[in-house]
Amino acid sequence: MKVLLVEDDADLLDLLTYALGREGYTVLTAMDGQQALRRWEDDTPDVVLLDANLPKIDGYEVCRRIRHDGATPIIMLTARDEEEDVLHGFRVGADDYVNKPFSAKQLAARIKAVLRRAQADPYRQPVREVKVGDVRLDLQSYNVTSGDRQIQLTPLEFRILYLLGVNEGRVIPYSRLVEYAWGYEGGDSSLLKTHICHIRQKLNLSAGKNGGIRAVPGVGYSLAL
Amino acid sequence: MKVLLVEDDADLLDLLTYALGREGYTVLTAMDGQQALRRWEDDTPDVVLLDANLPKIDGYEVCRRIRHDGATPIIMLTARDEEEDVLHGFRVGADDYVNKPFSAKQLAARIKAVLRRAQADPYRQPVREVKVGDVRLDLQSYNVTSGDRQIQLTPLEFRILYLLGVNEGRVIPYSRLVEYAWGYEGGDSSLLKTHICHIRQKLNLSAGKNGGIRAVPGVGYSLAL
DNA sequence: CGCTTTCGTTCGTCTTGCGTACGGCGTTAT
DNA sequence: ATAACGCCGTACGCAAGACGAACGAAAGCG
Repeated sequence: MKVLLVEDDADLLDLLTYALGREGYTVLTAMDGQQALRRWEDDTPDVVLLDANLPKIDGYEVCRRIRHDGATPIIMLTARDEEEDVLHGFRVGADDYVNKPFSAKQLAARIKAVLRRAQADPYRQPVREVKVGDVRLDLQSYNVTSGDRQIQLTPLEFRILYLLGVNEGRVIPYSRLVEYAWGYEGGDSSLLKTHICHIRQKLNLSAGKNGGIRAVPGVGYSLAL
Repeated sequence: MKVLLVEDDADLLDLLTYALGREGYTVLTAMDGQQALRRWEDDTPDVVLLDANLPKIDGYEVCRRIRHDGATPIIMLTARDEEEDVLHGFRVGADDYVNKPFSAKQLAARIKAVLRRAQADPYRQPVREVKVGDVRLDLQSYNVTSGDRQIQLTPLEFRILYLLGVNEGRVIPYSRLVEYAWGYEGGDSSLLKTHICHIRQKLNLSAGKNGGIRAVPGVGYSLAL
């Protein structure tokens, strides 16, 4: 299995190359967007790990171009300071994202998951909307509908609901929700519950009856419908 | 296979014409931007090789206009291999770039790669006009009409509205709008909102009622009618 | 049964960010 | 030369969202 790793930080590049090598992957590397595109074209990797901000051509643009020309699974590596959305990554066609800092083990798990999904669905296309029960999140237009009702969510609420939605039925730890919605600074689980409350109100998603947003004490939240 | 070669250096033009002829291509030539656009329109080449700095209309502008009106693959020939040039090229829609000096063999390889990609991608097709609701953007004449009313937009406003129009309903991030409208340098999201304001005024596109230009806080704008 | 913990909800304040207007600068055309 | 136009950049008003604390409710535990 060939992995194309694109990362401009030489230290991190070395570290990951080593770690992924130990996991049994053949690791190809690139340190900027141009190189990345060329290696992608020449070497046809099975999956691409893509740092978000790169010199010359940034990660999102690289992602867009790879998506334009092919369907290779892409995992974006997003830095802390750019809260400039993970959603953006999904919108340009990324298959998954990992927030820095991450462990090599986490990364390997994501790679495996993405490859499995790609395998299972060879004619797949990037996520454009998320449907859970009669709730629909449209990532293109940022519209949210519940049945036929149009709901107005704030960006923060949208991100929270999105993460719960794509992981329907699974419990998402507070830490991960906070990390995702706020992108590293700011955010706190006491704020989280406030916003969860708002989402429940707007979408009638109080837990219990036939699903909704369920709180798992001491752990996190999960969405089921 | 017809190749349109645009190059103001007569020696290089001759050399490449000869070399590409040997590779089996029919070579059309132009020595400045105006000629290039005319020949492109008249002779519908399969691929365009475009020198970056040309007299009258420079290569990037030519590229942008061809991109507006069609999807012919474009390879930029850049003299200085400064990153801005390459980046600028991609931003205005070039498919590939080759740094001078280059060998005819390299060039031929790139042409082949670009053509293959273009072939594989059925979604590429020329766009001659954009209609959103009763707003019509004519890319040939740069005319804009709202219903039967003729609207006068500045080039900058036109580009912004165009990008929103072809992505009707989708939210376009500030970064992408700025990138596209200004090309690369200059531009800034505070300027963007000024021009968005102008467009809204000229076309009565304040958001809310039945569409219009909607702001998605912290993300970008979307146009819907 | 009462205590503690954790989640749910409300509310007022503050900050962020969008909308719009206006003045100035550079360029082009007449 | 000068007028017109496109563009820049700032400032200010305003609305929406985020914050954070405070209080109420529910569930776990001794």
